[in-house]
Amino acid sequence: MASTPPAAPSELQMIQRTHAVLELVAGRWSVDVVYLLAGGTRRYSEILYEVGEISKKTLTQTLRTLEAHGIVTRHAYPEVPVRVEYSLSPLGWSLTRLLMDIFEWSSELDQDRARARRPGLALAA
Amino acid sequence: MASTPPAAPSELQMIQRTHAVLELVAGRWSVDVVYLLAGGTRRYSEILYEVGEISKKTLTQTLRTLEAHGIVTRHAYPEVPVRVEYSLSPLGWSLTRLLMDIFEWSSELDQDRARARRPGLALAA
DNA sequence: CAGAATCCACGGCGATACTG
DNA sequence: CAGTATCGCCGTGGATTCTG
Repeated sequence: MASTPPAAPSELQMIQRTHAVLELVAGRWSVDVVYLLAGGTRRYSEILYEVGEISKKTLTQTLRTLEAHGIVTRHAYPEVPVRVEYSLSPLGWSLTRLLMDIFEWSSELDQDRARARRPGLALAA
Repeated sequence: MASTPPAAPSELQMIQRTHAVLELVAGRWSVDVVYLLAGGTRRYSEILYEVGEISKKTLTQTLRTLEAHGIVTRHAYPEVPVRVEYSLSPLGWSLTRLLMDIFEWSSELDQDRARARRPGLALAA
């Protein structure tokens, strides 16, 4: 029914959408936060501490970005000292799988690096 | 034979290596260059023109980084006006597949965005 | 406790001019 | 042609201070 078949996206599209994902994930701390939340729901202060070096400002901003893109879910409890919990959304979990792919590919990067260090073994029969 | 079994890499390792890949690819122009070279070998000036907005300085730097990591191969021909060609290495081609994975995942991101725009249809039976 | 607001340092990238 | 060198802008992120 539709006109143009979805086959073969233009390179421009691929570049743009690839960038969209990378920008989402390339923030210095996005990956750390997602991996941490993959271990379960955390409070703001817990993330702040467990991630390590991150500043409050950047953590807040990172969380807001991830939330805006539907990666994490924010839940605020109106208690006396406020409590805010963050957890991965379904989309966040699917992102987790992508991160695994990226992690797995890193081994190819390492292999290549190792190969580069001893040129003699490159084509060993 | 080896001592520690490779199972279950530490989260720290995963974060570090994931970052290593992302830093490689997160440069504003890395993806564009790799996608372009996936279309075949190009000369420096061709890349400069075809990629679009990039400056010479940044292009050179991007190419050097990719070359240093074994993603692209540089070949200089000592002719009168110098000619330098860049192409994807085997590792570069394997990176291409990873970029495809990322691109494909972007559709999930879009679906989620669409879902977010009309909350009513979320759980439609 | 969970931010928001402000100030500042740093690095990435573009623009331009110059060179082998 | 394929860079290098220099300058300057701008965005990202840290440190600190303040608040509901």
